[in-house]
Amino acid sequence: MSGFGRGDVFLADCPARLAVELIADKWTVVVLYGLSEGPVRHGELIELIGGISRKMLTQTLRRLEAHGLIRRHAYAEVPPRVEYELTALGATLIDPIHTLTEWARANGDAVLDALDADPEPVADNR
Amino acid sequence: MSGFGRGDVFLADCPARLAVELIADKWTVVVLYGLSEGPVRHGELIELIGGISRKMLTQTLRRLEAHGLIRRHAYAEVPPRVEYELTALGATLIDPIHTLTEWARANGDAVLDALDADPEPVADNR
DNA sequence: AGGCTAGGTTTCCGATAGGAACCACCGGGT
DNA sequence: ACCCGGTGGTTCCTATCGGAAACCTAGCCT
Repeated sequence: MSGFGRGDVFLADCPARLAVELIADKWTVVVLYGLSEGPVRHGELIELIGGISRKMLTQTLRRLEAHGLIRRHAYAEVPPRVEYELTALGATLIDPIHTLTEWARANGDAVLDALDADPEPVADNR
Repeated sequence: MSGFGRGDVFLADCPARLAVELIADKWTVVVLYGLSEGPVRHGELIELIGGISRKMLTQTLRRLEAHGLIRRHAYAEVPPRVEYELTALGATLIDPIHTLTEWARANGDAVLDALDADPEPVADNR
């Protein structure tokens, strides 16, 4: 087999793999994308990101915060206001995330086409 | 709020979002990475990717195949041999995936450091 | 009193993930 | 004739996850 110069990512418990598992997640990608242009409020994210529930948003944000990718600012106002923004570390993700989302925008239709083109007719004895 | 020129990705049911959900997944990323240098056998992937089970590998491969990102070659030999390789569409993902995995390799340690640095001491009334 | 706002949390339950164990195939050894 | 081994895949079963909706806090407003 060809040579992946020293795996990482392939090794179950190395930091690189952990990092992949942290961001390679449906909601994580979209949330980071949403934060990529500056601080955004919790409520703004909710209405920006179609289909996400408050629970999942909070959960995702907490996880990213714990891993040092975003920062949380809670203003002691009333009604409360909470803003999230990328940390310096999190900002280094903007590029990878944008590469990904742009691929998705460019190839989303192709992927969909493949889906309803394939549906393997019959005699499927794999 | 600032302008994400025409969202996509944010819209719950557009092709772009579907594409993100397809690849923004723990195993999917690693599997695609594993295939990024040429055809690989099922068994090779199993031993290459630490921690994946046969079931999850098969499942992931099937999903990618259905969406036109990889192709499956089953040779009618005995013992059976099955190879997977990227399609042309799948090959367009090599770049995004590599950007991601390289970020992971470069920042995996920083992410881990943040994790055991943060553990917010006490009085945590959010 | 009751309502409103904004961010979270809790509860309940169906859907999914994931590991262990099993199956099919067939040539080769004994 | 019998069992074994090497491959790829599939069941079975449980633990965890995800989503909807209700509830919570705290102040200000009518």
